[in-house]
Amino acid sequence: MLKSKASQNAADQRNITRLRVLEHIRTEGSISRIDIASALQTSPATVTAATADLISAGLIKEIETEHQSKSAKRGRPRVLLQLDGGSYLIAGLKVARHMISVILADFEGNEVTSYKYPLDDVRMTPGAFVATIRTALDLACAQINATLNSLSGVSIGIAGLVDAERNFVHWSSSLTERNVDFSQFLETELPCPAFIENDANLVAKAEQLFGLGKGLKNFLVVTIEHGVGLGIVLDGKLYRGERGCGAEFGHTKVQLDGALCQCGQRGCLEAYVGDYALIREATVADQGTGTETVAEIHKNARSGDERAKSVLTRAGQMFGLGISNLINLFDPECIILSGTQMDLEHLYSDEVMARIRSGVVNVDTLLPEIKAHHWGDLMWAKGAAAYGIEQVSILKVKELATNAP
Amino acid sequence: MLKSKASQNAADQRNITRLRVLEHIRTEGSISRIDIASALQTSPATVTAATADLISAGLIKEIETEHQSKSAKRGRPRVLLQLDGGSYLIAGLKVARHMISVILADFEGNEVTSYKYPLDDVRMTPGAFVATIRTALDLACAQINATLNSLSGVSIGIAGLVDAERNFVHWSSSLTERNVDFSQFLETELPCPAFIENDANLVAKAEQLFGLGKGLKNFLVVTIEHGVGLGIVLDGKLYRGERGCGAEFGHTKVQLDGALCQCGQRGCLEAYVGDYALIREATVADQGTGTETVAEIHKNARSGDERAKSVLTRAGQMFGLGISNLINLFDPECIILSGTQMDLEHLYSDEVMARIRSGVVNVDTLLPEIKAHHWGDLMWAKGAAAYGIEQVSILKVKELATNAP
DNA sequence: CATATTTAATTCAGCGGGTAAAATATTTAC
DNA sequence: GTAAATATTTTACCCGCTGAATTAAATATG
Repeated sequence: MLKSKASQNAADQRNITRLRVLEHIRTEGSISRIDIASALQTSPATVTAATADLISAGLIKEIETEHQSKSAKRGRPRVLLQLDGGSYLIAGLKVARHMISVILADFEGNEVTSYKYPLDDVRMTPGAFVATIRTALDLACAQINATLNSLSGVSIGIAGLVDAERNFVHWSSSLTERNVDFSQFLETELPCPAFIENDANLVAKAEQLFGLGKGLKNFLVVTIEHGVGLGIVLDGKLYRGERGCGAEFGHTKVQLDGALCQCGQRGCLEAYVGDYALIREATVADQGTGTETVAEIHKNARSGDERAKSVLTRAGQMFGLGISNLINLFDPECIILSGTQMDLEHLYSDEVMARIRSGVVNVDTLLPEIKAHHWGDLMWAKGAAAYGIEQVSILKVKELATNAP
Repeated sequence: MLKSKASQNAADQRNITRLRVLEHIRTEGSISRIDIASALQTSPATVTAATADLISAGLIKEIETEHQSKSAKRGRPRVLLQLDGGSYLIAGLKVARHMISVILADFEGNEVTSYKYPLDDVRMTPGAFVATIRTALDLACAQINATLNSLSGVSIGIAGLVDAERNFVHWSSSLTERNVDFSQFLETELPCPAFIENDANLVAKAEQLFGLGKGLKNFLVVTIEHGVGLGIVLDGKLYRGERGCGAEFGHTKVQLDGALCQCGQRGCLEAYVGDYALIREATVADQGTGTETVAEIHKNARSGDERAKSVLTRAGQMFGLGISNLINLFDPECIILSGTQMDLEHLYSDEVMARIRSGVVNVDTLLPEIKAHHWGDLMWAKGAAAYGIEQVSILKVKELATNAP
């Protein structure tokens, strides 16, 4: 049922307004209509219309106004609006090498339950991939006596090159095949809309919607884990590059013909900062006596082991160089370093910050804020859930448009 | 005279449509209304309205339709539209260390005349700066028996940190002062609107409007000259960063604690690729026998001088590394290298391209196009003129909105 | 306690940009 | 010359947003 151009454009405009309102409510937590109008520079009448639509879609709800609250003013009290957390259940998945992590989240991004599903094979065929995801979802839903049908959206994060707009995976370390179009697979296997995205972009979405990037227009999210990832948010939108394969911060080169990276190239940042790089170096420093874990390297460094310290110091130097390059190129409002406490420890130090400062041109202007966000191991799955929540919001608003009275 | 919200938004919308039409005509050169409608996914009625406005503003004109041209089809012939080149005269200036270059261009970007005004002082006070610009403009106008009053816009390019939206210069190597607000200065000294921008951004604008970036959404322009500059065009718009000091490609670090750069930091790309870097290296290679020029280095390399060759080779290696990092981060449609024939010679070689390829992740996808654009020495001034043309377009369309019948 | 006052939210008529459809313009085909 | 084809313009209308008027819901006041 193709709509005419006129109603297309008009509906588009209206959806944009509704999404802007929804987004503002999400950012503010709870807010009255009149404040939305003034913040978005729009008229109260428009806000009334938009919020009515959003309420009827179950996306937001009114909460009881606190009478004579703070400033005991008279006049009709403001009715606060906030996300309607309970109305939709969203699943976020992260596919890692030996594990699928699942989070079921409510519409406000709160974790309802989580589940970890161990993986035998690092690489799967597309069919096995989708089937495994389905199984993991079933088990996660079972934990709260729900079924797949309770889900309003599923969002899947994987490492690799993903064209999120088409649910198309150019390449992923979790798949045996290249160039897989998941739009078919997912539609037949899952009873709700599903989305695939690059994992670093998902974390960026989580920071934007619920984390340290709330309300920011231009910021970068650097993820630290096995590798080094980057999510770029410009003008409030994820920047994915022309072919969907940008933001490969971990593989920017910090040394001409430098250390060998997993990707086969030399001098990648990841080859100095990734966990395998640390382990490789530490092993050499130990004269190859055994395979040390990253945790052990940290422990040894703390207890004064000069070789372990040196490994972490160089990682920090290279990391600082890379971050200062990001600032020199993007001049963002803020850079968020996302990872576990341990992964960030040696990368969010005074020495690294000093090196960043010394690598950014024009030191008299204030440096962009650099914040560390210490996540637990569900960081990626939570990111996926955040993306799912946003995508479901967009779908519900679109449905509104077509079902208009 | 403040307009109401309603007319503001509506007028905005309309201006956006008119600018989109104007932009498309500029990109296509000459095009009929029906083709504009189909290209912009809009209705013929809207195009009729928009083009009528643009014609009345003197921005575009109809050109004689060629009867039964190519395909001898019947039906009413298409009327081609194109920019109305003659209607406005725009000045573009580039302030360099010892010279101000001026271009007077028509509205289609064609050079009407050019003029070079030698500078005694590298650094000037803001007052002297504006006065000098005025003098240079006067002399340039005199060449075609025109006056300053003939100009519809003046665009000024300088090296440094510029907040173009406010005509505010945070810092420039051409000024004795920091944090200069030129909006006042220019308004009193010049009889027409004037704009200041960072010089690399201007070249990017020139590529977008009239050069190799025509019609592209996401591309990068790397300028090679004394230093290495970058202009970033994302989603069709210049990306300037949060504080207007992004795109400092020349000062991204390609070597930890590497060669000393003009900016005082170590390891900057520019410290390996800039002309002063080449001269410094070559002088060492010559055992300090004298100051070689870049042209001589090239000549020596061509005639087999291994030391000169080595200087250029390393510059190329570092440049290739930097470019591959840009691709890894931005994944652009295209990278345009802009400079003189000589400056680009050793940087647009097969060796450098091979190094770029070897530094970009995911080699199975096609590399973004890398094009060299060999400009003459008026590159920067032409860039300024391009920016001026765009700004004047925007102003004229805005005037239309307020003068509507 | 009744009423005035204040502020929030909603309703409603109208503006204005964009559209589809109709009308008009201008050509070639026959 | 007339019909057919194609481009452009005109016209009536749709729809989102707005300002103004209205309604709603609280406090202040005497």
